Amino acid sequence: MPERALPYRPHNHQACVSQALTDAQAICRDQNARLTPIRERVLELIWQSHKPLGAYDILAQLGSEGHSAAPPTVYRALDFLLQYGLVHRISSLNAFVGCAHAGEHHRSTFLICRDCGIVLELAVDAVTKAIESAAKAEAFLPEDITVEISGLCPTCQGSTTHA
Amino acid sequence: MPERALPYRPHNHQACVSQALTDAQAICRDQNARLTPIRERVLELIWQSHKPLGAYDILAQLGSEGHSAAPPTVYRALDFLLQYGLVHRISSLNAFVGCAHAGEHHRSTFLICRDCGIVLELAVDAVTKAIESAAKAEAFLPEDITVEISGLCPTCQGSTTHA
DNA sequence: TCTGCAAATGTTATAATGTTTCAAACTTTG
DNA sequence: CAAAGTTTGAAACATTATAACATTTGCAGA
Repeated sequence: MPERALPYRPHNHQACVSQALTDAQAICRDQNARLTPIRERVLELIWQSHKPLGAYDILAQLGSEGHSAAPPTVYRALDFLLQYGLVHRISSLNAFVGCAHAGEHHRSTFLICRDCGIVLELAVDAVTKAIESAAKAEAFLPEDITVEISGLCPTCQGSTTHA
Repeated sequence: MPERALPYRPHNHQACVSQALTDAQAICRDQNARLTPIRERVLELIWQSHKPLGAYDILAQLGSEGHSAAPPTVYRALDFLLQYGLVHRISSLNAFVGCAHAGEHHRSTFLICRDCGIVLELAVDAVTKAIESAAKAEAFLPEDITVEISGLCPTCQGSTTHA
C-alpha cells in the first residue's frame, strides 16, 4: 500500500490505523524508544479518525475504557509521540493528529476543514522553500514551522452555509 | 515615516505605538467601528513592545492601573481588535501582537524568537502563493492561514546556548 | 427631550487546557 | 541482586477561555 488514501474520501480507515501503528513500532525500535502500552494506546486513539483529538478527549476515552488516567499521563504520552514525530500538534485547535509521514523528514502544511474537522497533512516543498527563504532574508534561524490552513475541504464546499 | 523599523533593532518604539494608534483610529472611523477607551487601551498595551502579550497579562496591567477588569472584558476587546485586523493572535503562544500592516490586505508570516520573544510580522507573497497553490491543488478553499516560525532572531543567534 | 433599541461593559461563575510536584512501579544495566 | 534511570500514578494547581445574565452607554427616531 504505497499510496495513501485521501482522508476526505471514504477509505478503509483501519488500514490507516494499522499502518500507523506498524510504522510507530518500527520507528521506536530503530531509535531505542519505548512505545509502551499507554503511548501506543494514545497513538491509536488519535488515529481513530482524521480529526484532531484534544488531550482531554483522549483522557475521557481512556477513562471510559477503565484506564483511569490523569492529565499528565496523556500529556506525557503526547510529548513522547511528538518527540518521535508520530503525531503533530495543531496549535490553532489545541489538538493532535497522527503524522501521515512518520519517519520521513518533512515540514507539514495542514489543511483543516472547519466544517467536518478533517485534517489533511501535506509536505509541500514550495511552501517550505518560500518560508525558509523568507526567514533567511531576515537572518532568522527557523526551528519549528507551523503552517495551518483553515477552510473548507472539497466534500464540505457546497454542503455548507458559507457564513 | 514610510519605512517601518525592524523590531529587533533599537528603535524609537514610541513611534510604533503612536503610528499604530493613529492607524487604528482612522481604520475604525472609516468602518464606523467604535474604538472605545477600553479597546484603545488594550491595543496600546499590546503595542508596548514587539513581544506578544497574553490575555491575562493585559488583564493584570489593566488591573494595576486601577481599572479592575474581568477576563471577558479583555477577550471582547481582543475580539474586536482581531475583527478589524488591528492585532493578530499567535496560536502557538496563545498571545497577541499588534498588526504591523493594519488596513492593508495581507497574509502574515510571523518570525518568533524563542529567546527574546520578539515577533516580526512579514507579508511574503511567495509564501502566500505557495500555500494557496497547495490548497488549490487539493481543491481546498482556504479561509484563515496561520504561518508561525519559531527560532532565533539575528540578535539572539550566538548569544544563546543552543540546546 | 424623551424613549427605546442595540451595542458595549460589568460581574460571577465555570469550562477547557496544561503544568508542577512528589511518590511508586517498572526496566535496564552492572 | 542492587543501583540508576525511566515511566507511570496521583493530587493539586496554573493558565487560558467562555457562558450567562445584569447593567450601562450611545444613538436614532418619535
